[in-house]
Amino acid sequence: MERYDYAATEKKWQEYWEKHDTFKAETGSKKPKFYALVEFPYPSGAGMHVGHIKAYSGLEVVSRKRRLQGYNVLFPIGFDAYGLPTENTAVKTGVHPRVVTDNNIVKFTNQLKRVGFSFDWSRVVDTTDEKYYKWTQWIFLKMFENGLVFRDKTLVNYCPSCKVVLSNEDSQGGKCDICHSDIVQKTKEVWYLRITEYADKLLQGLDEVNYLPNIRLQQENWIGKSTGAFVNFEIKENGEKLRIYTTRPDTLYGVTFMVIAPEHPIIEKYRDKIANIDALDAYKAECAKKSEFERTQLVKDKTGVKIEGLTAINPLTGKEIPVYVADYVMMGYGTGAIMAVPAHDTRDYDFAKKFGIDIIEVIKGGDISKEAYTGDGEMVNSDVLNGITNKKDAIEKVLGILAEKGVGEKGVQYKMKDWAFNRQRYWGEPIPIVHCPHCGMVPVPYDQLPLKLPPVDNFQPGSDGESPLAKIDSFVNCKCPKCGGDARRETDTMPQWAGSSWYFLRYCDPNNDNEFASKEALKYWMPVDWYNGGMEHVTRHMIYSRFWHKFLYDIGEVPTSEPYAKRTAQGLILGPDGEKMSKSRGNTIDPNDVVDNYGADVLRVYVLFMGDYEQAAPWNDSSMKGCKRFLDRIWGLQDILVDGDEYRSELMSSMHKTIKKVSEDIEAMKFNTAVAAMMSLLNEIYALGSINKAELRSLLIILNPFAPHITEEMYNKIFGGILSEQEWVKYDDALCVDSTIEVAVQVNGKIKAKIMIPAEAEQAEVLGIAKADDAVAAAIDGKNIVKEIYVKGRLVNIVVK
RNA sequence: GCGGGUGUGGCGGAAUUGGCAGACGCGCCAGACUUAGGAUCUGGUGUCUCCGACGUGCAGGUUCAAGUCCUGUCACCCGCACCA
Repeated sequence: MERYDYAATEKKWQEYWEKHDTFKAETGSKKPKFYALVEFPYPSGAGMHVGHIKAYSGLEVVSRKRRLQGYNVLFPIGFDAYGLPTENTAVKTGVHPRVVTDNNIVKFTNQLKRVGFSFDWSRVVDTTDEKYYKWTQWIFLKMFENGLVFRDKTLVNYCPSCKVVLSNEDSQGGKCDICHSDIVQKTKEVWYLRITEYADKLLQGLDEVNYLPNIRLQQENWIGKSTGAFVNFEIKENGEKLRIYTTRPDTLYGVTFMVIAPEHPIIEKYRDKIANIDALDAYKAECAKKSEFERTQLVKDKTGVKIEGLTAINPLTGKEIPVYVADYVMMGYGTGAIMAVPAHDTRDYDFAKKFGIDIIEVIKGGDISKEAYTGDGEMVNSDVLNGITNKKDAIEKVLGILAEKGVGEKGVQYKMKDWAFNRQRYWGEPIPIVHCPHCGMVPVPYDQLPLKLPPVDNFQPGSDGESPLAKIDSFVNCKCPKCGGDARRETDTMPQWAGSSWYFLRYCDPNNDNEFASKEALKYWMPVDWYNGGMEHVTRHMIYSRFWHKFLYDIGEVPTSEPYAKRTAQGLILGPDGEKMSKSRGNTIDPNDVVDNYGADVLRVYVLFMGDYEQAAPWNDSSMKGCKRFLDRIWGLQDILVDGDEYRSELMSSMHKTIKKVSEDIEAMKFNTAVAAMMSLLNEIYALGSINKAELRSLLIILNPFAPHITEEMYNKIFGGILSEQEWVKYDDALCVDSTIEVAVQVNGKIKAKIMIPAEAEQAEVLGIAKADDAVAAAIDGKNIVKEIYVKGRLVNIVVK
């Protein structure tokens, strides 16, 4: 047998599949549909990463199996091509982002094709294509029309290096997500999408879908729903109502002070009445200097100032209580004011200790002289609540009293904030809005979409964070679509998340110029049956795209309320040193090198074999060579091939067991054990010294999703025809068992012997065989048998005394 | 601090969910073929005081039987983080 020429063979079959549209999805086919989605890549200049290969290989295997099982499979790919790295390259090199993007897309496409992924290449989408972003803008305008878009002047996270406003999501930990510089706070008028309006729907929708439990949990935590109560505290001096939010209204009798955020408007409103306004202003200035990061990092050290001149009244007890300003209360959550119950809240406790405020216990169970007690217990010092031991009952009762007195009511809050939806950058979708001095914000008419990005020479952002578009008069100056008067175009662009919020819809009908996708195509393909991607996208991208999809559902544009029926996530590939791969660490692996030196099939098998698909695992070159050896041995089967139309009895159960194992493991994404099972079978075949045609045919088919090139070649050579057009092989549960099996015999839980028994033997027979064994007989000789256990097909345990 | 996850040979990892711990692969050892081996093939390979015992981060417990269940504890990783 001549050596396997992986380079020539892989090229040959890639060309064949492409030429024959082997993996083309057919909208409207009578076959059952299966829509498998992987996260489309950002086409960076660095090219593909082995992480991409692993991310796509999972559903690649599932898709190839599904096709062999007779499904009409949609397995598309595209490019999420707007974004800062490309623009930064353009700024540095002067090459237009369009050109940079096109080059990178070509590079990525070639790399993906070399790995032999069975994508439907006729459906590629590119978010920066006018024909695509026309519909991104269209959806934005629909949201605008439906009141989900608004502008607001607020403190924003601003990256001084990228000169761009960032969402909370993009500035986690006080560092810019892109360049990792420190974020500063800046007041700016920005665009928002009212995602909070969908908070409940996004939460409830999780019941309709099948996401991995940790994925679901992350989304729930991100949305962060809490239920509690709003309560109005009257201010003694002026009758003003200071409204607070609390999740623990049951502790209302333990309130000894109140705290408001430094930015709370009541300070400005009554600044004349506040005796120590200078001290408050100074404190406020100090807080403004701190970044949000510093503010949240200095958790232990509580600071604040008492307001002299405002006194609150507890609505239940009528007691007067002091009001403080402190930056541990945020304006952005709840009402920006809290009732403080130091006995039962750790933050309030720290503050009260520092400022010498009373601490009143209202729930028994802890030691409030040492620390706050946040657990359950019997209510005390709480008037009508005294004696209640159940938190729920206490809350119910308090809510009743608050309602009766008209000073409070039940309420919910979400951690999720509205989505800051703009960037002062060039390389993004222009926001299709015109600012008219007479008409205000006017949407660009639908028939004028796409609002195209104008050509630019200088991509440098403006000095105060203005978009480069602001410098282009021909773009900025326009007529108001409503009144025809002189107007100015919005110059901000959409954030990178925009294009990826609906790409899965476009795949259904990617070349449609009249709709973002036809109703028929959407009805046929949606929802996505299985979506796999990285954990890092589980909160942002997944929440955003579910939001857009739910909105489109509400206005009747899509047929399903949820976009993704199932979501899984793969683990990272770490560098050979066990650290996260990064250019700076120099521990990256280039998939191109692997394909060059070992072939695409080896790369594919290895990324799936290296460990649990959902777990991170380090790259190991030697281990990968083991996969190369495996495929070489598969090739070598041709040397020991004999005729035969049926599995031989020697391999009967192994064949059925392996087919079953591979079939089931693929569905459970346990690709590593599926490969291991095929390796075991191969070892068995070589030990036997031969394989017949029926056995080889089945083995090639189950290996095909993992290593499509070599299996296609061998199939074609030996059987003629195209493997990708065959049927997935079946197994018979009844034939998965051997007639004679080995079981272990324990005496008092210690293994004493292994015996061969008929698979169907009952306990009495098995025990007879077991006791006839010398080692077992010796171990039980002269002892009393207390108990005898036989676990069918597993083991025997004889308990003696 | 809160939430989630993980701890198993020299390494990556298996273990039908309470039933033979270490499948499969790497590495290593020995042998074969070779002028040669960083190719290929065959065999071996958890540890030790090796006809026996000990072994799944650590300490207990339940059970005929525990990597798996329970209690406590330690370490590491990943999210979120003064969310009222």
